[in-house]
This record gives sequence, structure tokens and C-alpha cells, in this order.
Amino acid sequence: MCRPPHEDPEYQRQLVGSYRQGLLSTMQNGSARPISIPLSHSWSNSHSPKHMRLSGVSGSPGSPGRRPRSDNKKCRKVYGMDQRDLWCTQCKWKKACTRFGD
DNA sequence: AGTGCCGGGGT
DNA sequence: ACCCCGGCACT
Ligand SMILES: [Zn+2]
Repeated sequence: MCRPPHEDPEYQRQLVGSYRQGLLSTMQNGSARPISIPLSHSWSNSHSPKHMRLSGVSGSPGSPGRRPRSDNKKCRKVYGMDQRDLWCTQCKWKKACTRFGD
């Protein structure tokens, strides 16, 4: 029913993945406390102060790693350049897709 | 060639 | 905040 732009600009960017400020919509509480996320401790503060690294992931530390492209069909491939208006907002702006999010 | 995304830029 | 492209990694 309608969908005035006072909320959900694209389902409010999809999901209540808001923490940080989206909490307002769900809480409707008058007190917007910027405190906190349930930031837990580092599971035990110093799990093992040793060189924990045998050969797991990591090719180059100073690199974001490779790009394991997925065979998913996202907004762009599904609809095509001729219907860009149907893509999700992120795809429209050449950002990471939020609708499929593979 | 084409998709998919970060970084950067305009309003 | 909202709106995009340059250029890059990858297929
Ligand atoms: Zn998308």
C-alpha cells in the first residue's frame, strides 16, 4: 500500500541490518542510545598468544584476497541493461548486490 | 565481452 | 543521503 518515502527506501536497504540506527524503527523507543552493540569480549582475551597460522587462508596479507566469482545470476544479468530500473539499488550504483547477495 | 564491485566523484 | 561511473578482478 503506497510506500511513502519516509521509510524503506528500497525496503530500507533490505533487512533490519541496521544496528547503528535502524534500531529506531523496531524499537520506536524515544531514547535513541548510540550505545552499543552487544560487543562481546574476544572470546577470552588472548586466546593463544602464539603464532597461530599453519596454512589456512591468506595468500597475501596486504591484499583483499582473490575474487571467487559466483555463478549466481544477479539483478544485472537477469534483467539486463535495458531494464536497469528493475535492479536493486546497489546494483544500480554498481555496488554489492543486496537482493541476491549470493 | 560481459558481469560484479570498490573507490572515487557529483548533487 | 541520494545518485552514478572509472577502472579493476574475474569468467
Ligand atoms: Zn542486485
